[in-house]
Amino acid sequence: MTAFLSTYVNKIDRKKRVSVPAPFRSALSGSSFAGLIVYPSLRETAIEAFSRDVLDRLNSRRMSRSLEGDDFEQILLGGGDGLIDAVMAMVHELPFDPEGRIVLPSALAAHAGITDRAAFVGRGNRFQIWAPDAFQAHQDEAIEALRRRVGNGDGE
Amino acid sequence: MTAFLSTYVNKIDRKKRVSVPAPFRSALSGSSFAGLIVYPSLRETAIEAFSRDVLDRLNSRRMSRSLEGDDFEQILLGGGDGLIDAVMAMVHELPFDPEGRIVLPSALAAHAGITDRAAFVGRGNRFQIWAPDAFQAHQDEAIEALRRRVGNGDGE
DNA sequence: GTTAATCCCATTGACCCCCATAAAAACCCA
DNA sequence: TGGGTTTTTATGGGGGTCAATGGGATTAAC
Repeated sequence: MTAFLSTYVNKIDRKKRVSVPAPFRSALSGSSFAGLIVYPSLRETAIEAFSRDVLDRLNSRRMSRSLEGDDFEQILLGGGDGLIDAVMAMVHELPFDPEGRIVLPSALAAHAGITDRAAFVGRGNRFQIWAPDAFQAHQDEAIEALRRRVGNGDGE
Repeated sequence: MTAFLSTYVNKIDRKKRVSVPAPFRSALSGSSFAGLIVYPSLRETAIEAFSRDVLDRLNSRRMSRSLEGDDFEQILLGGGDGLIDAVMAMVHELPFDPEGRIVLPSALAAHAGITDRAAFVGRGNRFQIWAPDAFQAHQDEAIEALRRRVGNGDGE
């Protein structure tokens, strides 16, 4: 299973386009849709990103949970699952252009404080997009927290 | 599997017309009817919307269920499936004009509190139409509930 | 004949395709 | 292994296309 690893910082041009790092693109290449799914992180000043296939799995999970294996319940009665409904509404589908770039919706860029550069941060099964300086601060803090835990030897 | 994703806010002109977002139109394009099916949400101040094909499947499913249980009296007496009957009665069929716009029946617009702008809200297998500010409030609430459920809500 | 619905056309601005370039990475072969 | 060559990647920009919107004109309803 290919994974999203490491951090890449790319430039945003005057048309608001930014290249998705090639390793991330190839990790996404198996998907049914040439692009990525994003939404604003609920806990951090960042954008969450993953493949279209992951979103489809989320949708089918809802369907299988419904009584007769289809989705009429939701259609007739309205949102049976607040989580999935909320995610579907705030998600954006960002297609690649022929050069592998995307355009960040301005609302998402604002949420993450992104202006001229974007940091693509691998998180294994998904990745995030940060304003580079905000990510640096966040990462420093995370490393410091790790040091404290490791340093006093309390294990886990 | 095409899905309804994201939220789009479009303007309602003085003839009460509003454009259905192009991604939603193309998700509906496989249908036998160039337009959409709507009815007032039973739980929320919103309009529920989906394709004509979904409605047809709903009808045929009810039919086969009746035949399996060989209870023709359900059909004859018109009872047995109050939910579907109720939906069939309050559904509207809204055709696209050549530019992909629809006209919202005034009763539905009133139910959702829609006046000059309409938010088209993707819900995966269907979508909804809201008054933008009402949707914003509803979504903020849903996200707050998600924060409490997913994480500890410490924010950073 | 008046009102309402719908079609047709126009406009603007955003989006997306295509091409170009420079730098970096990968490759290749002596 | 090292130097030259090829390929890929990141970036910039021109221009065509399509989506969203507005308004006039034609048809339909009563």
